[in-house]
Amino acid sequence: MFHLAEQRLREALTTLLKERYGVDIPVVIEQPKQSDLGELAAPVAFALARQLKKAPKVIAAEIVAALPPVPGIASLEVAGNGFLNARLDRGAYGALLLAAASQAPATLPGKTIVEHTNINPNKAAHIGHLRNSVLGDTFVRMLRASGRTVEVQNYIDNTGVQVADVVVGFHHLEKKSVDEVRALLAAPRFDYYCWDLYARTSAYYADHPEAIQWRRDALHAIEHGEGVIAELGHLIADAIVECHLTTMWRLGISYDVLPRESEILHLQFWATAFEQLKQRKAIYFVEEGKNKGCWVMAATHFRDSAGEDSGDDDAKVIVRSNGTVTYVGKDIAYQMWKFGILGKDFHYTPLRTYPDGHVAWVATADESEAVTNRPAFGGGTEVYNVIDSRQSYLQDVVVAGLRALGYEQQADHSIHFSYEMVALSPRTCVELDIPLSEEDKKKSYVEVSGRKGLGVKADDLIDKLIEKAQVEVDARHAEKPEAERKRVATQIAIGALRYFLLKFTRNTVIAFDLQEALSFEGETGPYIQYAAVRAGKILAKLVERGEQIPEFTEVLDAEKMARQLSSEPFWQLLLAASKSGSALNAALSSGEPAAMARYAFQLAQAFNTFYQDYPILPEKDPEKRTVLLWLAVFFQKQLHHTLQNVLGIPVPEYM
RNA sequence: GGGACCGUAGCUCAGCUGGAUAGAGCAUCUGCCUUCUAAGCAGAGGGUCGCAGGUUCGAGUCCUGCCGGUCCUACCA
Repeated sequence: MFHLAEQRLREALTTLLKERYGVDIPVVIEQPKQSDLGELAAPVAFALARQLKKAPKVIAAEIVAALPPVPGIASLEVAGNGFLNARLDRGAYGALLLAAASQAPATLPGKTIVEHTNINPNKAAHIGHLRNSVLGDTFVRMLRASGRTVEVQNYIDNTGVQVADVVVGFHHLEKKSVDEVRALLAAPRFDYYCWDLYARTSAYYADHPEAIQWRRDALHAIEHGEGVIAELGHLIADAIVECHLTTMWRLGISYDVLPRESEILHLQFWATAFEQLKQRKAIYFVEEGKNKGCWVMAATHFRDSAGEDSGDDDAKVIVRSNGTVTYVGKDIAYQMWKFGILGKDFHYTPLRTYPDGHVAWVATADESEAVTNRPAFGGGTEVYNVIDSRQSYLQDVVVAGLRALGYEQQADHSIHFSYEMVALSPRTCVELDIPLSEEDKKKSYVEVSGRKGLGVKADDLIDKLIEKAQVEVDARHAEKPEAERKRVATQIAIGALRYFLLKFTRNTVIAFDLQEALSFEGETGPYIQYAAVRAGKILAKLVERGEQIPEFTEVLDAEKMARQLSSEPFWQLLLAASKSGSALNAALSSGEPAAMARYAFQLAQAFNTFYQDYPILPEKDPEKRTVLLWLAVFFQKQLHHTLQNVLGIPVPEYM
């Protein structure tokens, strides 16, 4: 609703500037720093001052005098050295919000593909993975809330080095048979078992460098689908994927389709891409030098700075001298598939049906198990890859590949949704008995290492949060049934975790601090949930007392709104609550889920202040009481939507 | 060597395409539970926005240089 007012003012000013001064400049509308200056501000007079050779103040005054009334805007005034400040017509604004049914946004054309999670299926997920998934999932929700059609992909590298290492661990170190592994993976927390085994295998390599040959052999066997090793590889990877899906679902995160590396190999996606790359001369064969015998992409394609002199040595190897393709090569093929320009597709079979009925599909190379009655996958118009920022170089190469093939549009719509890693605060390392070197102790954060088995497992963290929330819930609501308390505690835990991972902007390294993450006070998820619960409680109490929630559209009108909303605190709360759409657009265009999280927090803050100062139920003045009730209802609706639909944070029944 | 990012309150972080008196949370201190739940609210202290120049009506934000830190720059992913 708010952006409508912005838009109107912008258009009115643009028209006026054109007609009166003959200038066509973009009119910036912003919000004044202080609320008593109005709701909208336009610093246009400053921009015009030089052109018109007049003082900004004079220009602003002229504009105020000349601007015809703008619907929804009550007044326009000059402030400071030449700001144009506008005040909204509060009564009209309130009436508009009252009348507007919660309309779903219009569906936008095209399909947006968001790839996130992408965890190597060889061990339990840790907090770094959670940041990826929560960021990705929230961004997906933001896109959907704005009317976009989104497909969520979770790419599974089930034939890579990391899986091979765990296979080596089972086969060579533990000498376990397929059946023995099968028995293990049926037991709970197989991913934890692999977490330790992976660390042990890595340590073994360090002590026995010759054992690296096991890895090479395993990798080869897995890629070619040969023998016991390959069987183990599939068994382990599939089981771990199940673990990851279960972990993510605890946070409300689900997927539409899981493309797998093994299918990319078997269906020869790469071969198809390779032909295209060769034909279009996007890559070339190196005859001598460092990269002799490789197919490479010239550095000029993906590096602005690479000049004439950058030779073959700076190029990125796509096909190794032994004929195997690098990950980047496969990624180019995969990215082409995402846009529907590869000319090939996977077969698909259902992998999991979530409790809400949603089905996640998995790619298969086996036509016999393919299910044809299914959604269409791939073929997106824009693609977001949620991948940590350390891989930006490789993402650049992938995009350069598309460009070199002539797919300019697809290259432009390939977005590396990058984010920084999650490290551990030194304090938390001490708490978790993670050994710190002298060097580490001086740093503000310590990097986690999956290979060393150092880190915070996702499920452990979630469990810890639930446990802590449970203590709080039990203390406040001992009379409630246990199962219910457990559910509430879980919702609080999810809120705390998701908000914690979202409150940082993407390119900020999170120095994960356990105490901070476990906090339920201040700028946290539970704080926001609490505001929503409080609003709900007012309405519940009202009904409990035998009253009914009024039909606001019948008992309120613009005049009553105007009268009550002249009170600044009421107006400020309404204004804040009405900005959820603007906040979504802003967060979307900046690509920062953190902005949306922050909006929710600020809205909760506004409500908590209001809640403290204006008890609604005891209010004597009936008109005021009705408006306040409506405010609570409107606030609740907006916050619920922002929390549940956009941020994926549940709202508990009570707290 | 080349590229990218970062440096804002004691700590952790916001600060939208340059705009009005630089903001939150935590921590510290002071108040507020007989009220729709205190997981809350009100208030206080705390800043040469790394340093130095420049651009202009205006710079935390843009440009240059320097200082400090991180990541990338694999025939690993």
